[in-house]
Amino acid sequence: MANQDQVIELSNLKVSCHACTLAELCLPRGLDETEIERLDGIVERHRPLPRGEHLFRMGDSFRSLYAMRSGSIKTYTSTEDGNEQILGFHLPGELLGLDGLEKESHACAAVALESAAVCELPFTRLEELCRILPGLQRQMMRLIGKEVVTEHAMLLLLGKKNAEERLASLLLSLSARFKQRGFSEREFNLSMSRQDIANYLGLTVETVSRLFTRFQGDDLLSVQRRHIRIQDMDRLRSMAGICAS
Amino acid sequence: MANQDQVIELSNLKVSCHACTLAELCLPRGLDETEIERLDGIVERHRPLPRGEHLFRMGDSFRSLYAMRSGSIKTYTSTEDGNEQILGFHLPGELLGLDGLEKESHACAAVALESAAVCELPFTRLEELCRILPGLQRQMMRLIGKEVVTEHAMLLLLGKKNAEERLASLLLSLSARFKQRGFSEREFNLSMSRQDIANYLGLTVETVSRLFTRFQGDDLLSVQRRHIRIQDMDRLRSMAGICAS
DNA sequence: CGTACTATTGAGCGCTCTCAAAACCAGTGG
DNA sequence: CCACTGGTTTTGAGAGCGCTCAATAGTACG
Repeated sequence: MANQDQVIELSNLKVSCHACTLAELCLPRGLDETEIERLDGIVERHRPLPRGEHLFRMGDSFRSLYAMRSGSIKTYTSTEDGNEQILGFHLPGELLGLDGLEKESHACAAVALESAAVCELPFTRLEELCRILPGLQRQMMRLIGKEVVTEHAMLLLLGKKNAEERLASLLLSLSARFKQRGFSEREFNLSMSRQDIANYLGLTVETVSRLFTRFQGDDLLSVQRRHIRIQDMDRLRSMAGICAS
Repeated sequence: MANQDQVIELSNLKVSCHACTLAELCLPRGLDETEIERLDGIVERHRPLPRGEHLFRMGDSFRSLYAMRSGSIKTYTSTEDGNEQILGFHLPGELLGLDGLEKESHACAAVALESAAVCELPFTRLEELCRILPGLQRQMMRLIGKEVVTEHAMLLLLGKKNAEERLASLLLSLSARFKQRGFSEREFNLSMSRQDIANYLGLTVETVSRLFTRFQGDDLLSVQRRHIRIQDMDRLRSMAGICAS
């Protein structure tokens, strides 16, 4: 197991850094420190992924799950006729790659919206560890459940909400996720283009752009290109139908 | 463990019946017979769920996953303002209840569209078993991945497809799932109302009804209330954008 | 300073929704 | 058997939200 030794050695160099992300991923009702260290032991290091580079593409063989450490990544599928649908925007502390579990290959693609660092969790090793650490097994299940619930919220958004409610919901979702990681919930930069936002929300660029303009005119937001400042959180919430997710 | 004894005893009475469903759920690249028997041992029996009765509701505490044995069940969420979104229609051989994994409670509700039988898999027992049987653990992951991929296809449908493509996709999805279970892929009965179909597809009843009429006029289908016969599978596929799922 | 890309703004159209009514069906009781 | 009732499905007419097409404006970068 020369390979394993190398990995552990490498991970020791950066153990605090990994452990920090893994703790964020695992601690809410999850693992104790020794368990996190065990998990950290199987993490494979990655040089940061530059903006525009793929973490994996549709059809790539599935090897690992990924835990976001910094930056942001979008996932998307496409049909034969070139139609693309963005499936999610992923921020630090979130899990990536569950789409690869069914077949041996990924069913969607993941690309960095800005320089992004991820922890790679080789799946075979992760499975073994889950058998030894019930706490980790439970936490994995929790994260899977979270993914399912998030996507259910997205189905509700796409199935029932109008354009205004969709954009408000996205902004609140981002806001809540930034807040959870210790950043401002009222002021942040979007890492995705208007085109990405529109695609994700099932709208067109023009509609999204008009909405930003209108929201600004209604003193809900102040928008400067990709910099957002939420001026009236309550009103935004009531517009979104509260179900921000 | 009087409870456990009782369960095993009961399961022995019906072991072939359980094992049949579980095999359907587990065999594709999955478990051998002895492993399925172990799994069958933890299944709790259920009297069939009559049409309109709930298997679980939003907020119910999470205890188990469920494997469909017969009939059909729909899952749905609702917002405070009474807006409902159907999340899925579930047929025999499919898994149910992953939404409960995150919190201790269910994030959506499940109700029978017609009399439905399910295997209840108490989650704590299932987790224990996954630790002992790597094949089962792997198969659980595969089923979870399948759920994720299915929902991604649904996001694509709601985000990018027009009404015609949506209905065609649903019919092809049902057709494929019936076929997989040994039923006709060209002729079947819908267990859900037009209202349910519309809700699921993010449309209105009127639009769905008009589409059925049009499809029939174009000799794609013959429709008599809830009885469907697909007349031109190829043309239906090309309408759906092929991505049926 | 020019080029390429992203974002904004405007005008008009069309798909799907809304509202309304009629047709159809299943079940119940006279 | 028929009438009655409640529900579902179909059909029609009109309106509106978001899309399409097109042009302008702003920004990053060489």
